[in-house]
Amino acid sequence: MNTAVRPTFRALNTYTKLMRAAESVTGRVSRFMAAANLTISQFGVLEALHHKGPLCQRDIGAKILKSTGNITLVIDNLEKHGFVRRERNTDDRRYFTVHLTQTGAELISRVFADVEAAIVAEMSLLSEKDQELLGELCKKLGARRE
Amino acid sequence: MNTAVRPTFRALNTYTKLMRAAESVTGRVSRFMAAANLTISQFGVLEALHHKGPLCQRDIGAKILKSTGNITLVIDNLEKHGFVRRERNTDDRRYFTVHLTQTGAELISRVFADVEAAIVAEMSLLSEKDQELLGELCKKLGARRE
DNA sequence: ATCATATAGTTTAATATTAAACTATATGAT
DNA sequence: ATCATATAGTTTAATATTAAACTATATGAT
Repeated sequence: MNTAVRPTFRALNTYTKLMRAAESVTGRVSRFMAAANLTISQFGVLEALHHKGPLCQRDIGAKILKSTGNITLVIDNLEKHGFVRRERNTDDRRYFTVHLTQTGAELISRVFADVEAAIVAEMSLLSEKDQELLGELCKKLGARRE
Repeated sequence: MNTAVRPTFRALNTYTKLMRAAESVTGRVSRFMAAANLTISQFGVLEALHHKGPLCQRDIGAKILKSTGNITLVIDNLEKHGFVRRERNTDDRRYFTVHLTQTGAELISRVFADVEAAIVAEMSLLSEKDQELLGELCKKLGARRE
């Protein structure tokens, strides 16, 4: 009886801890983004451009896993602040290519370094071996398809 | 040199996988909430009331880790749909006690069962031992204070 | 009673987030 | 050229989310 109940309890327990960990870490890391007046999604867009170079909105959305409507809004606001600019793609006029401005490039370069350091600090709570282990376990969960 | 770089790479890698796992699992689990026309936060409120009984808004907010302003909105909408009702606390008029209605209690009872089953299915990607392990690792990350 | 301080919950302003409907653009078949 | 289909990005509607300012209530000191 108790054995029959336990798998559910274990799963719920693990799930709750996973959710709490993700939110907790995100909360602390995102403070460095907020210090630069960037939201999590704004940072995500800038980071994608920083690492991958100019991208169309569809690809940005795919990279940071957000809907088309949301991408439009986030990029609108980034454009409003002068961090990115849109250029109509000449080969296919349905596309915009989003570029970092000089201002945006300098900002993300600096903020990314802060965020990176914060992530390293967060993960330092675990040994290197445990970090690898956590990564592997999460990889299994994150890769599920339907 | 490569050894000096690796700790950062590892931490970023683990962080990314943790975030992806959390979002991925949440995305699939929340579909059962959405099937009942409940948002994640609405479900969270109803679940808290379901398990803990009537609570004041402050305590609900603490349980699901949301701001006071947000709690007001989420509960407003739940009240609008007839799932909860607020009652002014007679001992201290600053407080509302939030109660599940009959409709709300029946709904959360059903939806919670679906969500629970979904979580078990998600976690079943890992062995029982790995579920325990993941839980322990996440617990360490989630417990950090500043 | 008055004042200082604290707290529950609301309001405000800015931004985020989704699904669905929509507009503009592209491609292929006829 | 016309029509069918697909796709990038926008708009719409509903809801979420936060911090900060605010209102109402409570408590303790004077």
